[in-house]
Amino acid sequence: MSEAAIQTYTRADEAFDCLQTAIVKGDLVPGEKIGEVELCSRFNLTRGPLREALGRLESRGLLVRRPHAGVKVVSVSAEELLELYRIRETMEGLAARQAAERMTDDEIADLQATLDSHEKMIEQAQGQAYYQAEGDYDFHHRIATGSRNTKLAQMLLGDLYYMVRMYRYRLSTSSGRPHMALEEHRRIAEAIAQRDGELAEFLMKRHINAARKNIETKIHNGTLSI
Amino acid sequence: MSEAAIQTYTRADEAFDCLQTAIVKGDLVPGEKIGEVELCSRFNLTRGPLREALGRLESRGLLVRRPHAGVKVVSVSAEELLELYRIRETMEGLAARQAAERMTDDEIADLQATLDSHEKMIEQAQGQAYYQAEGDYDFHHRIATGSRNTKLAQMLLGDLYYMVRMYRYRLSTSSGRPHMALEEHRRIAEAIAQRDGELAEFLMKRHINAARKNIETKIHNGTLSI
DNA sequence: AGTCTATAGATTGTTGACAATATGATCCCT
DNA sequence: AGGGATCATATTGTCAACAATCTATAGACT
Repeated sequence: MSEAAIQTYTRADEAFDCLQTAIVKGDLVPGEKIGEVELCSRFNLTRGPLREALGRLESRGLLVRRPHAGVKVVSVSAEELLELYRIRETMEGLAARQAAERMTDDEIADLQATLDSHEKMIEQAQGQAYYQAEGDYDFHHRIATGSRNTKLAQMLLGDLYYMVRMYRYRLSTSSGRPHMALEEHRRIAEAIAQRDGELAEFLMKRHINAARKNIETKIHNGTLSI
Repeated sequence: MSEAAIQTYTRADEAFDCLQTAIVKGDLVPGEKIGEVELCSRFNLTRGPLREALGRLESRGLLVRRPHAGVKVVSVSAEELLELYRIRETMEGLAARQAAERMTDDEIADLQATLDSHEKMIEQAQGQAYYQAEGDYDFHHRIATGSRNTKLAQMLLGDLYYMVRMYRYRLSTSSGRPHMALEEHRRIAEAIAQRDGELAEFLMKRHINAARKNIETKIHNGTLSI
C-alpha cells in the first residue's frame, strides 16, 4: 500500500536529476551558456529526454531559455535571494502551523530524534558546512511534508528548496550560526509537539527571518559576494 | 529596452498554451487518461513538442504522469482546493505588502482605474461568472507583479492561479459575492495607495480567507460538488 | 466459477536524421 | 577606420521511425 517507490525510472527523469544536482552543486555555472550536445555527452543521454528535462527545469525556474539561443542556469541577484527568504518565511510559517495540527505523534518523535542527531553532527563535524546544510534541509523537509498540504509541500520541496540549496552550496552560507539554528529548531519542534500551531508559525517565521538577516548583513559586510 | 515580447514562439510553447487553457477551461477532464496521439491530432502538433509541453505542465502540477501509462489532468479534492486558498492567503498577503512598498504611483493609479471598470462590468454583466473571474484575476495579477518579487510573482501567476482558475471554471464559483469582493479590492488598493504595507497584507489575507470560507460553506451545503 | 498467467495490441519512451534560426565573422560601404 | 549588412556555421527546434513497457483480453488451471 505504501507508495511503491519509482516503479520505472525514465531517461528523462534521470536527466532531470542529473541536471538538478549539477545545478545545485554548482557544477553548472549560472549565466554561462550550456550547449545541449555538451550536456548529452556529459551525462550520456540523447537530446530527446534531455530537452524534456530542460523544459521541466525551466518551468521550475532553475533554468532560463531563449528560443534558438540555448539555456543557461538562472543567475539570482542578492536581492532576489533575500526575496526568496521572504517567501520562505510566509510559506514555511504556514507549513509549521499546519504541521502542528496534523503531524502524527510518531512523526513528531522522529522530528525530535533527528534534532538530536543533528546536534551530534554539528559537534563532530565542527563547522563543516555540508552537514549543517543537510541537517537543516532535513528538518524543514519533514515539516513541509508534515503539513499534509500537498501543494505547499510541492512548492517548498520542488521549487524553493532547490534554489536555496543552490545558493547554500555556492555561498557556503550554512547559516554560520549552527547552535543558534539548532536551538530554534528545537523550539519549533517543541511547539509542534504541544500542538501549538500559532506558536510554531511564529517561531518558524522568526527562524527564517533570522537566517535572512544573517545573509543580509554578510552581504553588506562584503563577506558574501554574489 | 522594453521586453521585446516573445520574439520567437516555438511549437512547444504553443502546445503548452493550448494544453494549459484546455485544462483551465475544463476541456480536458481530470482523472481521465489522455493519449498523446489524440492530443497531437487535436492541436495539430507532433509528439516531440507535445511531450516537452507535457513535461512542463507536469512539473507545474497540472498534470500527473505515470511512466509508460500516460498522463491525466490532476484531480484536486475539495480539501486540496481549500488548502490552495490557505497558500494563497499567505503568499498574496506578502505580495500585497511588498506591492504597497514598491508599486509605482502610475501602477497604483492603473490598479484603481481597473477597479472602476470592474464595477461597471459587474453591473452590466449581472452575475456573469466569466467577467467576475476575469476582473478578479486582473486585480490579483497586478498586485503579484507589483510586488517586484520575481519568484513570488512567478509562483503565484505560474502555479497557483492556473489551478484556481481551473476550479473557478469547473465549479463556476466566481465568489458569488461580487460586490463585496469589489469592495474588498477597493480597500486593498486604498491601503496600497497609502503605502500602508501592513494593512494591505491584513486586508488581502482577510479577502482570500473570506473567499475560502465562502467555498467551504458551499461545499458543506452541497451547492458545490467536486 | 473464479483466479492467475500468458500473449497480443496499443501506447509511451527513445533515437537519429532533417529543418529553421541565432550567432559570429567577413566584407562592403560611408 | 568605424558601422552596418551579408553569409557561413553551429546550435536549437522538429519530425518520423524504432524499441520498450503497460494494459486488456483470452485461455488454462485450481
